[in-house]
Amino acid sequence: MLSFTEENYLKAIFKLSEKTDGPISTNAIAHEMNTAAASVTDMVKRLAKNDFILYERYKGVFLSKQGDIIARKLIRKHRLWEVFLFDKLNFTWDEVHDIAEQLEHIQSEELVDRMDKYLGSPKFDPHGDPIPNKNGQFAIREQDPLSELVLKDKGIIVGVREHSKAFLQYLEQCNLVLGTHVAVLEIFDYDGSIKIKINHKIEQIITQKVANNLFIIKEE
Amino acid sequence: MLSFTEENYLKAIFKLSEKTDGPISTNAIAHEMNTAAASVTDMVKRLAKNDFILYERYKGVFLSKQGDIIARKLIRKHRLWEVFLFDKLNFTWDEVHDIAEQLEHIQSEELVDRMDKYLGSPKFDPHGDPIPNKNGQFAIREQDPLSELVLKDKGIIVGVREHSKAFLQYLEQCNLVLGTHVAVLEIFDYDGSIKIKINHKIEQIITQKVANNLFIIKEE
DNA sequence: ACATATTTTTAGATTCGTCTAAAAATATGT
DNA sequence: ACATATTTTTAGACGAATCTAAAAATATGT
Repeated sequence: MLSFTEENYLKAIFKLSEKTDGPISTNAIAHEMNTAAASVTDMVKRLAKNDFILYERYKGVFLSKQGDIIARKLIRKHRLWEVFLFDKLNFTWDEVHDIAEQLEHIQSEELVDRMDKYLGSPKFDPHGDPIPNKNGQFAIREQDPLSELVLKDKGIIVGVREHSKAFLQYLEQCNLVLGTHVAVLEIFDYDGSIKIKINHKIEQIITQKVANNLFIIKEE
Repeated sequence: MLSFTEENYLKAIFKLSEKTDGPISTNAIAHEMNTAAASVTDMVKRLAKNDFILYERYKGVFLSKQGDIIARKLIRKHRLWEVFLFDKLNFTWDEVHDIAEQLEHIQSEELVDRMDKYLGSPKFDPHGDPIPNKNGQFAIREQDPLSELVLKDKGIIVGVREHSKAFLQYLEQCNLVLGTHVAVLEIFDYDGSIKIKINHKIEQIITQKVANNLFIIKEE
């Protein structure tokens, strides 16, 4: 059975693989995990020896089929626990991550299955990230960054790109939470900021950075 | 912060202290934790150095105030998680222990408090064991082993002394679960076995051993 | 009370996950 | 294309948690 640490390495490699084509570098993993590169070298050797990853010296690593399956299971567990914490225990979306980070390592297939059912088999977590199904497959949906909408476009906020506490707390304060309706009233060429109407009521200007980190499902 | 292992040692010492007066021996801990006595010696030195226990060479250990608080928190978490698994996810009472053994190490005071509230602040877990409150205090109630009841006594099963899977599964099969009504119909001097009426319907003979491991709240 | 048995500790080793510092390999810029 | 910068690996060390085997302390029985 894998240790917490080994699981976290696989998860980190999975995450990096989503953003990058080709092998994942030692340095990238070290950065993602806040460890020294030398520690990563040691660990990837172990993971490679046990066929969780494919590793070539000085080249980087890929997840093996086995490693990929484990990483997806971890993400499934993490996101299901986030839904539990958010839906059932009323934690805010900026609080759920740290606790889920611990809970994702609980070992029990049965627990995951029952949790999934108990929560109504959710397809997305409190940040709008897709929850892998039992086979590791992610749901996909048509969504665009708010920054790509044009004048008079409108829709519902369904996810965030950035997950920092600061960003999530900012959104909470502006009522820009999941499920919120937004309409583009004005786009300022000067700095890319956007005036939007929130839930058909309040008007507000948000920066391009904020807009780029909000995912919208267009309406009409 | 304490490691999982250190937490488990404190919990083991707490459990042993409940059954025994005086210091807890190295051997007793080793037996409880399925480790070598030498490992225990090493660990108790560390725990003593950090003031979680009081340790005297060749004498044994006591929990310190601090260690006692931590142990009670662990038990609180363990039993609350058991209630969650049993009440909300419909695990059976022989399945909940192993998963709760992992969940008890999740670090978040807030999570424990919310869980407690979510579950309706239960005072007893699915085996009838008391759940410490936020201050570490156990609820107490008048209960007797079924083996101490006399003819015509009756009452409700509220707990078990033994927690083995085999015993719990046996009880499940006989419908001798928590909340079941039992009445003593006959006591056989020969081997101490008892004929009982289960839920005013079925009559059954159970061994003295079984009777001794069932806790009853008397009725009338 | 002394020999024997038991318990506990010490000594020395192992594995995991980490580190720093130095060496080796690879990438880059003019 | 060569010097320089960057990345990666190796080497050596450390702390946590474990083990086995042997030594030391304590307990027990006749």
